Amino acid sequence: MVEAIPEGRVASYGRVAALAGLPAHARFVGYALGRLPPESAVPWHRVVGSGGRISARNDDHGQWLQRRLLEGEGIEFSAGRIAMDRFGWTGTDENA
DNA sequence: CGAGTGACGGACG
DNA sequence: CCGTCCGCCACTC
Repeated sequence: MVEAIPEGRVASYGRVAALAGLPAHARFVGYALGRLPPESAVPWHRVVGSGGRISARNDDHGQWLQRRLLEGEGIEFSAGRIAMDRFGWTGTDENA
């Protein structure tokens, strides 16, 4: 599901979970991403928390890395968060 | 099988 | 707007 997120777009954990058919498994998504091996091709950095906020994880620098990766795709941050109305990917919005 | 945990999310204070 | 709590549910120990 995460791999389906277009470049330059982001989706919330809850959104990914819902698209995967697991409405109440936002946490499960985070858990799954946390288990992803470093060499995984999954664009985990395109998955953010609600409101476009980057969720804290075990590695503090990882958040910075994620932000850097997202900005590299043209995603803009405002007040430490992503403008979901512009970069948010609903899964139904196909105009990538 | 029971208890603890988590890259969440929404409700509350 | 910010910090905290509770609910969620699968996974691990």
